[in-house]
Amino acid sequence: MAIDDNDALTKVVQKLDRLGYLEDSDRDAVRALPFEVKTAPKDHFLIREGDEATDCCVLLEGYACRTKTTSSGGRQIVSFHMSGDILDLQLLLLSRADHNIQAITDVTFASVPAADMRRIAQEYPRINEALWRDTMIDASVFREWVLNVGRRDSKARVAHMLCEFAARRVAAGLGSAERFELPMTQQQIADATGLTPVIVSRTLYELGQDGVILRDQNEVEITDWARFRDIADFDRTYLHSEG
Amino acid sequence: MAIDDNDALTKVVQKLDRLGYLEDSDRDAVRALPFEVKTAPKDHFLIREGDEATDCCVLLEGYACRTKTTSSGGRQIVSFHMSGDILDLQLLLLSRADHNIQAITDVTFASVPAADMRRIAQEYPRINEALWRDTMIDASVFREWVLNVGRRDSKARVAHMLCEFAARRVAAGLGSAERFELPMTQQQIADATGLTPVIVSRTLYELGQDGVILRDQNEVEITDWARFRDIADFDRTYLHSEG
DNA sequence: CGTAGGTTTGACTGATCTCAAGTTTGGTGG
DNA sequence: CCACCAAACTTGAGATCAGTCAAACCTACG
Repeated sequence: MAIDDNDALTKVVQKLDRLGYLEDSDRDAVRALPFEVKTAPKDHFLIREGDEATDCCVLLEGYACRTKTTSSGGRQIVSFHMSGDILDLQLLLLSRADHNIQAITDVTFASVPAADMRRIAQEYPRINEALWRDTMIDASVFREWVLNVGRRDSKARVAHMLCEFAARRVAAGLGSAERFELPMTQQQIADATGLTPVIVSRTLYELGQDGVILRDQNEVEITDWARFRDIADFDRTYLHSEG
Repeated sequence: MAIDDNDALTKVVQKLDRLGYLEDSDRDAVRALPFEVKTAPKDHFLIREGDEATDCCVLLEGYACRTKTTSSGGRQIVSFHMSGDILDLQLLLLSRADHNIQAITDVTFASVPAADMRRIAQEYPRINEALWRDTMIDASVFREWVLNVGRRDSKARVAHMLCEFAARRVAAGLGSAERFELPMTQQQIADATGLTPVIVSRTLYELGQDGVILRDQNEVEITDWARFRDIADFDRTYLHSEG
């Protein structure tokens, strides 16, 4: 499915519509934004720690993640991103990136000059509010991740990550929560949960044994959501989204 | 040291001045905000998960933290807060609190009606930008905490928490980075680092043995910052602050 | 059909947790 | 000012979850 230029800003409008109440004048302003549609291959760094912002990227197709590393080489994924997500909003107001943004599949994204993004945030109060709210939801998700890696055991941690991924896919209109393809490797799941790939493999096996998920290649089917949610200790309130 | 009404909004103005460029008209608008100065004892909940916002609190004296809990009773502190910090900005745009805010010492705070806070954020673009930037910095700190709890060992974790605390105290103009009183218990340090109090006690002892800190009651002296920073893997970039 | 990346499995190690008993500290009331 | 109490901190010993290392096994793709 190729993305044409018309689709691109429509995705952004849809995202902002989910984040807050917009009038037609706001939507028109978004549609009038200058932008380019670009692609990048799997594993490509869209932004590196220390970069200055020149463009603001909106993910259109594929999946990406934010990563940070310790000086001793430990790698931590701090969030996953999917179609519709605005990837570097924080660069509008902070001078330098404090983390990397990396594609985990081949990706397509719209690149809007940061200056134009800043301008519509200043000129359109409802867009300002929607974008600010997006920043706040991001922060809420990070708080939940601190709890997840800080206080849950390996099974709950992995299950929680999967629940969030499923719930956000649905909220973004990308499909059902019951069955989906996992775009990330077990190494990446390990990096997101603060575990090792060996434990992730064993944990996924156990979740299968528990009868709450079925796996087939990268496809995952949640066969018992109620029980899966219990194991994951997942409460979607922190996502602050409908759907 | 008692806080009078004049001091209260001055603290807020100073905080916003650190967050972005303000004109006198902006400062006047802040000083004209209606507010009440309130106090709460140690351990008091200022906001509970699920609460709706009616007021926006700015911490004037004392220390507070944000906490989340797992359904099995695990408790995680996701941030510490000190004088000048705006405690529940996210409630301006999100309908319900997704975490608790709790005093860790006796606290004094200014309580501003959320509606008025929302109003000046709408009417004064520079204040809007400063507050939005504050939200972004919050998010950056949470990302660093995910890394801290997910990928550092106990010694680096505890040391990193202390480094951040020291650096933020200095940035907030509360004293030196070399010597300060720790307002939190070892149980609270454990809750912030995803460890247990027993390990925190042993880790602090080890940091003493390493010759990088000296402890006397709750007083901590960093005797070798360079080495302490190395152990902690601390790089203050993520705080996005001067000082 | 060969290779590389990803996943699974096994055996062993070790950091952190748990439980439990002491010790110190700080606040309170006599 | 001192005695007492509760909370916080320290210390020890044993248990456990997750980490490490290494080999084998898939599977996708050139």
